[in-house]
Amino acid sequence: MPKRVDHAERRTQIAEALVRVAGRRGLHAVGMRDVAAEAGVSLRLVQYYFETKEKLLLYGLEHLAARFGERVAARAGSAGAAAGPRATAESLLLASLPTDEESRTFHLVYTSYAVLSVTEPALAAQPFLQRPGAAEDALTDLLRQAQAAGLTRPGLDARTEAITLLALAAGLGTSILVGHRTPDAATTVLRHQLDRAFEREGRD
Amino acid sequence: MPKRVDHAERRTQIAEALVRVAGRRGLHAVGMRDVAAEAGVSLRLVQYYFETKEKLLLYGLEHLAARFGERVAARAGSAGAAAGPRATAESLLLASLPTDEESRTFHLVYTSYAVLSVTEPALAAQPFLQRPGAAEDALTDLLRQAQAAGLTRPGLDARTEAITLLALAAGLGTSILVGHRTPDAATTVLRHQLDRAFEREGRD
DNA sequence: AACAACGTGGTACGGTCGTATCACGAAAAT
DNA sequence: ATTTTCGTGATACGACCGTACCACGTTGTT
Repeated sequence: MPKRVDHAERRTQIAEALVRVAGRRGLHAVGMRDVAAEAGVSLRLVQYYFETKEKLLLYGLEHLAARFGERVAARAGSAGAAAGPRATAESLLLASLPTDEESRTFHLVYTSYAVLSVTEPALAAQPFLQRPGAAEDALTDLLRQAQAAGLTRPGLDARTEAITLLALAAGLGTSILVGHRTPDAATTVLRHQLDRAFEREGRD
Repeated sequence: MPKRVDHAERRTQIAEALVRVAGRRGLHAVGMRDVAAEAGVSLRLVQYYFETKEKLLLYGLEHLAARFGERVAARAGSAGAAAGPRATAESLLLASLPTDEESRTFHLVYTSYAVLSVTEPALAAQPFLQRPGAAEDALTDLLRQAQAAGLTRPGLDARTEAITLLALAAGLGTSILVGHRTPDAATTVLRHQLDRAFEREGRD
């Protein structure tokens, strides 16, 4: 058995096990023993690296948010600045929709955390839940660029439109999650709203 | 001690106790003993009227959805058909935002149920979560009426706009709930979207 | 008047959960 | 080479949870 283990790596391994089992059985149903089994380690190990369950949950959320942030940024970046602000905004918003299994898990677990944070002060204090303003700012900037280039509907308020698009994506995401709507239908609705923001005079 | 008690009334009393404590401490933290204490009855009584916890939760959701449906309908109705479709749509959507304590509790508990239903098949089978199509249909009708009266933006697709508005309201509602946004800010955004749907040609 | 069914309280049981304790082997330090 | 620290396992403990069981008074029925 190797000694002098990399703590950060182990914590990540365990946190990802937490996210997996939370995505499968729901965050409310995850116990320390489940996480240990999923990660392939003993219960004692989970206790060793995260002394308490609360700390495990906190770290799990932190890790989840970071991973998803990277994912969305990667997608938005791969569309590239070359493709124009409209394409960038679209891929940013679509990347946040629970279409594949990974983003579905993210949405479910993240929403679970959000709901938990309403009644659990320790979670509410975490910055990942209280400042999703990053996405809002990024999208607002994108819209302002498009506006300066004359690509947007006249009279558009960039910040309001950004808030609208993000809230819409969040609402649609939840709809998909609970099975009210298909990913395709949600995508269509989201594109429709984008079309309206980016339509130039005289079109339509 | 009175015998021959009204079962329906008792069940309602207990279900409302469930909703209250769920709104206060989170649905995940609700136990039978908590519900009993909140309702002012013994644990045995809760077991007597709802044999199992699952049945209690199911009934609680049913009751919650019914009460909120009445609330929204009452608000939309009080705006009256006289005030026009725009005002009716607005009060319908604003009534679903968690502004006061009652709707805040509703949103929190309802969202908790929604999240639970993703991983709990028994809850997902409930019709209150799987068909909120009623609101969508009602709003679509409203928009079609307005469309026929020439009150809406040209080229508007009533169903898509209804879906958009409802998803937007849901997303904004969650934002309010977790403290990202104030009710006022959310109301402004929602009104803005309504303005766009109802704007006539030549204005703007 | 006797009996059956309903409503209610108290309490106990089995299980699970988060956490704590004890023990031990392997690496690092001296 | 010895000692100390680190990583790991197994197991125990106390609390709580949902549920089941038992007993008793009250009300309606015959």
